[in-house]
Amino acid sequence: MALDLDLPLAGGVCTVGGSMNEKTPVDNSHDQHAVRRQKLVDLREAGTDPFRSNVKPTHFSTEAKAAYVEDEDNVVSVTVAGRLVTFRVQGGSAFVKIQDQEGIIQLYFRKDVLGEERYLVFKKKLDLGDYVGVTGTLFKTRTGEITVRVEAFTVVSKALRPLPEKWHGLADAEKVYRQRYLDLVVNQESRERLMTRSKIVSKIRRFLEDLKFLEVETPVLQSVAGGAAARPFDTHHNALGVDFVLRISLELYLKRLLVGGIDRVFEIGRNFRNEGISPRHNPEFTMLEIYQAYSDYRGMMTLVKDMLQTICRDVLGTTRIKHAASGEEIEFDGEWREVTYKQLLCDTTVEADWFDLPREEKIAKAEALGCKVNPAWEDFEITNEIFGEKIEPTLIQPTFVTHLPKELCPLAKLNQDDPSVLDVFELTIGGMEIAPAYSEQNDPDVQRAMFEAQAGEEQQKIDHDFLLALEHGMPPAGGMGVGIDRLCILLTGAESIRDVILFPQLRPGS
RNA sequence: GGGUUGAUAGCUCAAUCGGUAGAGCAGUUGACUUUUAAUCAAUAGGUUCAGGGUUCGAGUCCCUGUCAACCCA
Repeated sequence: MALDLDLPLAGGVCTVGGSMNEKTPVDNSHDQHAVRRQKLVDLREAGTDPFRSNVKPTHFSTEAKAAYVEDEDNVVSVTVAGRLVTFRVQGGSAFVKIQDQEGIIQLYFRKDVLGEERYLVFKKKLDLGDYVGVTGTLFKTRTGEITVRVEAFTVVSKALRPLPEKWHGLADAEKVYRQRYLDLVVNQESRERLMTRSKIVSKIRRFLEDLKFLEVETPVLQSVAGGAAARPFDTHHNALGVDFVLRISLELYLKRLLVGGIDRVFEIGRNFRNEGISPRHNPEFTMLEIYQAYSDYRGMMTLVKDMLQTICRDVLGTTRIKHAASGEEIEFDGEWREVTYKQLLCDTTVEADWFDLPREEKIAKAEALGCKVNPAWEDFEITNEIFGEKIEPTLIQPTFVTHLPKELCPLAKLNQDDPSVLDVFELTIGGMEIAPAYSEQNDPDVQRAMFEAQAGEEQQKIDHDFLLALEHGMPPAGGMGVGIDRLCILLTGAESIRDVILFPQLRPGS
């Protein structure tokens, strides 16, 4: 064979049995999985099993860097741990960087500090992606980077598979979603989005708790999926022998709590809707719902404006956000536009009496505006198609669209002056519906009538248990839902809901 | 559900008209004790998503399927 048998390819060459009792050398050096496995074996033979080792870090990377003081007589000693993300060896010394939750810190390894044997273990048996813990002292390099001069190190986990390249990151959308852990390791923006989302949710909780709202959890498994119009997921309880559906909204259970005397209540929970998937829709998504007794839809306006402005200031540090889709700047500060649904429709259709137009003229106008009209639709559905397709996408700045037609929601109170509309608003930002809010219907008889009218043929879908609760008396209240995923799309400048949901729904992969 | 586009080395990407599948990073070996996408030298690495078809010859053309992205419903 031409291949040099003396070539000491540590872990790179292994031998396999030939057909004639011969050993045929095979170069496996390209097989990074095999090479890393061999290094694991070598590490164990050298006396340290990474998977049986641990380390107690004293500092996160950011804390270590903050702990540095410029005083050669009084150096600071730290223990830090993380994943190896860059590896630069130059003979008897090496600079590497490790990444932890908070960031990246540089480590400096020297043969004359660690000794020949340990230095060789470091140099030959560690790979990008391995987790290490090191103890050493802080210093500043010639170029001014705070670095740990490593006095001792432990391998605490071996990455048997190589990570994606750090420079270009992971670009394959499918891998980004299916193997989010890789995305998080190599794509900084992805990591930042996760942290921003976490801070947004945390800030919401604190904001509401400060106003004496109580956080609760209500059932996901329900007999009747109420509170919204959407197809639910079906499931089955074996022991009870009954079918359930997964909730499509939090509303009806939170209102039961109003009946129970919990005046200020909220839930941040997952809803499930058995419908299409798109850059704006994931089958499971997170909703914040808030109910406040003795408030109404106008009270919810103040609440949501204060809440979002607080989030902007405290989480993003600014009230001006660039809208990813349009490039327009969204200003959250100051007063927000308030406009009635009717006004928007009349303006867009240039028909002062749009709602009084004969059906044929409505259809003609809608089609002239570029809407596709289903002949089976009721008039309000034609109108709402224009709103959804032609108006909502243009509402980039925060806008309260108020007084929607009564057909659009059976759970809100009718306006006293104009009983064809509801005391509700839809907060629209960046062309997306972010938060609908109502003056909640608390008259059990009106509520029953509304449910019956809406259910039509499907009377079994009425939640009679909820109506029973209402008959025991629910205080007047304002209620609001805030789509957390959409809010995060907006505030992180993401282009798709998949960018703000860590593990978005995909078809099962092969 | 329909349309469009895409899938090539571990990762990011090339490959002209249908004519030997390449590069950078990562890997392996060597040099190098303050680097910053370190550098230098050498080297290995491919079921071109899967299956069929056309052709002397297919990453490339055609059909079917899988998965994804975007648009529409």
